[in-house]
Amino acid sequence: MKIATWNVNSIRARHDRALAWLDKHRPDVRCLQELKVIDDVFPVEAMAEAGYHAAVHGQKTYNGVAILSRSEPADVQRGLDDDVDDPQARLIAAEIEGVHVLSAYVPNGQEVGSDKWAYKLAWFERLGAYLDRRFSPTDAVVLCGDLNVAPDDTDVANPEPWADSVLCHPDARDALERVRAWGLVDVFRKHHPAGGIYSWWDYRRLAFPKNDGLRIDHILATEPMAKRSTDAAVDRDERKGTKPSDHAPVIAEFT
DNA sequence: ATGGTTGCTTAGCAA
Repeated sequence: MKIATWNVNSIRARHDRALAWLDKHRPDVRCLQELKVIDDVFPVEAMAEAGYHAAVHGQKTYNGVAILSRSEPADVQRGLDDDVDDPQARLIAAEIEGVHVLSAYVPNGQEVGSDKWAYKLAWFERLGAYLDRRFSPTDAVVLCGDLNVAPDDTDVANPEPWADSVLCHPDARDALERVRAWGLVDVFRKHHPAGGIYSWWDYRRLAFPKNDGLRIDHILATEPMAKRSTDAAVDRDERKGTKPSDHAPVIAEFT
């Protein structure tokens, strides 16, 4: 079972790339983030023609997440389903072939100390509570998405200038670690323990040609699924060429 | 050198 995740940075701007990637890689499941469209605008028919079901939790202009799958998804759930009044579409979950797959777009946080930063840290807490409420670490669960945190400095090409950024701040790393410690394995890390492989490069400052990247897109899995994982990769080529997303897809293989 | 890019929506925000 091949599971991929990609922050598309607008499904309208990435429509053709998204379809070309599906045809080339044929994953069983593909999680998407930052759709930037309402449900009605998501290209459900084009995905169906490519052979994929689409479970969509859209939002106008910002955010929006989806799960594409070759087999029909069951038990689709949108949002964190807690008592917080939150209009931002950042989580969708579905069961696919017995595996609970989550597509998450964790808040960026904008600037350490800002309101958006507090929302980011709180969102991680709410995600942890959601996992604990809905699942057990012995279930087959795969959490995919743009988690907007580089877990440690091996995931950052140039750690020094990023040290106190929203992507690397110790409080952000602690927040991700608390979610992971519930019972998740960093599947990409399992196969690439040395680090030095990134999933996001800023559009500015020639970050991609200089490989000034960070690994902030992740595939985390509970132990039963982590045991089934055989390989993981970043498709760096997808960041090349005209009109790429600023994120590259991450892919994991499971038996 | 206090910069630079992209996308959505149309000048300002978010990333």
